[in-house]
Amino acid sequence: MPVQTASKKLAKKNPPVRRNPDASRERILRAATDIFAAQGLDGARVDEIATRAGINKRMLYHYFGNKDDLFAAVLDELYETICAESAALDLVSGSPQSGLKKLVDFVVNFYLENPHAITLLNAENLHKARHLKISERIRAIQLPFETMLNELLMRGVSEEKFRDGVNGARLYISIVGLIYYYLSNGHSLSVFFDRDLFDRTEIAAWRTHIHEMVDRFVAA
Amino acid sequence: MPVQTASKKLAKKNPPVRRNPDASRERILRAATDIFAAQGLDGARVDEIATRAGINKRMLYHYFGNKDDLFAAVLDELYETICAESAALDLVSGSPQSGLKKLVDFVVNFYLENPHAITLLNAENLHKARHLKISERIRAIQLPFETMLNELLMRGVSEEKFRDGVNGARLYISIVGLIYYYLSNGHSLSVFFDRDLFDRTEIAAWRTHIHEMVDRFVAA
DNA sequence: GTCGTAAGTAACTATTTAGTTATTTCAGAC
DNA sequence: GTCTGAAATAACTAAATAGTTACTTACGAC
Repeated sequence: MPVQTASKKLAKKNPPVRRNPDASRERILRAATDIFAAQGLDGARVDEIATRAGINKRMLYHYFGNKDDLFAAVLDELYETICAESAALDLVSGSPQSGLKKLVDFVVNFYLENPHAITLLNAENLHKARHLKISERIRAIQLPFETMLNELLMRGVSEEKFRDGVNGARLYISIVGLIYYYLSNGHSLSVFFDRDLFDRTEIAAWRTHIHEMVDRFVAA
Repeated sequence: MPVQTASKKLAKKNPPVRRNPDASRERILRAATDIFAAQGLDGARVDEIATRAGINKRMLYHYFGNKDDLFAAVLDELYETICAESAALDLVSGSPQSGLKKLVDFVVNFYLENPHAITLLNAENLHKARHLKISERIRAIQLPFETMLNELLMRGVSEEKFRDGVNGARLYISIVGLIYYYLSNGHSLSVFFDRDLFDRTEIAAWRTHIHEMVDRFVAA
């Protein structure tokens, strides 16, 4: 037991409370992301988030207002991340085929590396995307991304690698859908098809499968 | 105020309580399906289910044990329906191409007509499919379905309509994934792509898109 | 008819849970 | 130095919620 020096009034048991607002806010957001992802919006417990963050619950309300707004903040960060990483993609520097491969790998890697994203987006869609207030910033990133993808497809057409008439937005939704559903419903699917779809080799095979579907879909 | 005839002991205000165990059980299951689908497992309230079913909450516990087991019963019925309807499909009587078209339309129609299915399966997968106890009956239906699909593909190969090497299970997961993700995440996607993906014509276009993807994927 | 069982009701409870109150204390501006 | 507002704490509360208790009553088997 550490010996404490007595302060003005009796024994001051603890060292002075170190303040760090930015770090506290950040830790709350990390904990909330984990727990909302694991339990959903309704399943998550505010006390559990506070405990995991190692802060007093009161601070959670201080920084984020209430549970719903905290969830909105978690989602906002996720949307921001998705948009920012999409925008950082360079699809135009190589051939159209390699650009498309790059896009598929990016999407697949993103959901493999951010399993939180899937359950958070499911929670959000259960609530009909009511927390998604599309910001100017997100629009400013999303639109150029769509444009870049359509330009990639058009270049593929003019180089006679891709067929004409492929819609960029639909292709993108298809790519995301193929990896998203596989991961999101992998537990049920694994039971139905009697094998572990989260196994490394199964996932690798699924990535190849998506590449094949996309290649054949756009092929001239 | 209605005048009541006096019974043996004072006024018997109500007509005798009519019993109907099967109907009560059924109404609880219907109400639970609606509310679990709308709010998720954790968001759903037992009292709300009881009220919607028009029964006393005690009966819910009488018939189903507890909230979790009620959810399991709802899911069990859903899995049963999916398997039964899949098994009832006849994919072999026409050409391989028409069989595959039939499969795509069946899957698309199923999720369009059973919007409950999507949120229920999401809730289940949030909980890592822990309520899915695969029954003998479900296995007995699922396996022949997989076999039937693989036979369809093999017949397509031998008739030189399809290429070789297409995996039935992966094709099926792809078809479901394409419609499932579109509907499941349609609210977010509609905001991102700035149009209503639940609009009739958008959905029709998406159905066509899935057909195209599948056709090109299997084409010789 | 009568009897035992399952169907049904009303009111209750022990916990859990989101959100607050009241108060203290650190750290930077001046 | 000291003053002030933001950061932090502990303890509390009102409402909600899953599940129960104790009781009544319809109905089919005999």
